[in-house]
Amino acid sequence: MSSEPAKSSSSSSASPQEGAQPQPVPQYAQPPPYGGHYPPPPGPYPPFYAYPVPDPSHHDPNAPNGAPAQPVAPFFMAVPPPPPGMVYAYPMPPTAPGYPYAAGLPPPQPTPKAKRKQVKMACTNCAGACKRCDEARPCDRCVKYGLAETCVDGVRKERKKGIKRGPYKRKNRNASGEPSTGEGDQPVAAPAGYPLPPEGYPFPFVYPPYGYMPPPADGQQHPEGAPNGAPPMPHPVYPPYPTMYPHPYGAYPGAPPMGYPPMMGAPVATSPNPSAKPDSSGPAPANGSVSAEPAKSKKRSRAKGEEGSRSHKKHKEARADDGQPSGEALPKDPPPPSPFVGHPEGGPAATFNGPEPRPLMATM
DNA sequence: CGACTCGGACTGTAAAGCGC
DNA sequence: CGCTTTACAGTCCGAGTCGC
Ligand SMILES: [Zn+2]
Ligand SMILES: [Zn+2]
Repeated sequence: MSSEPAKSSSSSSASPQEGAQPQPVPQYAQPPPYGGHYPPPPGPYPPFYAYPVPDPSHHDPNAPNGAPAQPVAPFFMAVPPPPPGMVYAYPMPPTAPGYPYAAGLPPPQPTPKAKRKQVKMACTNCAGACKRCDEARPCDRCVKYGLAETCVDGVRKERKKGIKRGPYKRKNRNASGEPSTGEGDQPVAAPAGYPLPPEGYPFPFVYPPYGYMPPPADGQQHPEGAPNGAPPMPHPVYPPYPTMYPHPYGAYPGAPPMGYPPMMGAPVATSPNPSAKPDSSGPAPANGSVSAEPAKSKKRSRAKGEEGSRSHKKHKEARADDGQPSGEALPKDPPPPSPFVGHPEGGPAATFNGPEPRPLMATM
């Protein structure tokens, strides 16, 4: 079929582009029983994270390889950076318009980020152009560019054997059970009733104040989670949970309502560059909605008119200088030095050098 | 604005290590 | 021997260029 590739659409905007690392997503400890305190944030965690507002009109960001668009996390939407001196509260008020939880709907899943799907073997044309291919043999792209005749599978090189490695470091000894008494940097469950924040949320946040309970949808006095015989919680006496708090921590907007203890703040480090990074390429108008990208400079030197054409040798190219590996045990990829570090070049992300882990349950 | 380039992030998975 | 950990080999995203 000569239908256009469903991916070429110029609507490649708003790509979640995690840009983050496979690091464990920092999460939060269980909330205290009915009306108690929230524990402080777990150990090393990126200095931001908060809840975004839901976006009902959100569709699958980037459907993996010809996979049929799937309804993934249609809730999240970028949140504008907090005004100077302010930080988002954690979590965002469930009363936010459209917030699924407020509506009594099950909280959205953390959406582990849709993995990019790859074809087993791309055709030579696509491989050479570093473009997406598909299973079909005159692949879609080749058909589109009239290369159907040359659309053939390449030859996969055989993996080399006999490569020695250093000793393995076991990481997943017991797969089950909790973080136990670790350093607290183990991800824990999010407060019950709240969905997990999406990965890579670029803004600072703070913990909710003492006694905060999401307002019951029906105006009852018994918020969810209240023990059976528990006395009615004067829930309504609490003012609406503010979306933001002034920075620095410890300060509440206006006078702290009754029972509000000193803020249990997170050692938030205001993000120097809150701009997430929607996408929006330069010359692409499209529906410009937002977008304001810090323009990442990813300078690339382009060799003009040179080189044969396709088939640009990639990394692996491997040194042609044969040189047999002397069969030595040399571990290859050196692990990153610290936990949360952005990329050296385009990392709008957080630069968390994991300075000091905090005790998980050290309530103020 | 589409076609091209191409650096490098990601993915897939075979092979090396290890515990039992 | 089966499961885990590594890291090779390949895919392809997306920024930067070019040319029409
Ligand atoms: Zn192809
Ligand atoms: Zn092809």
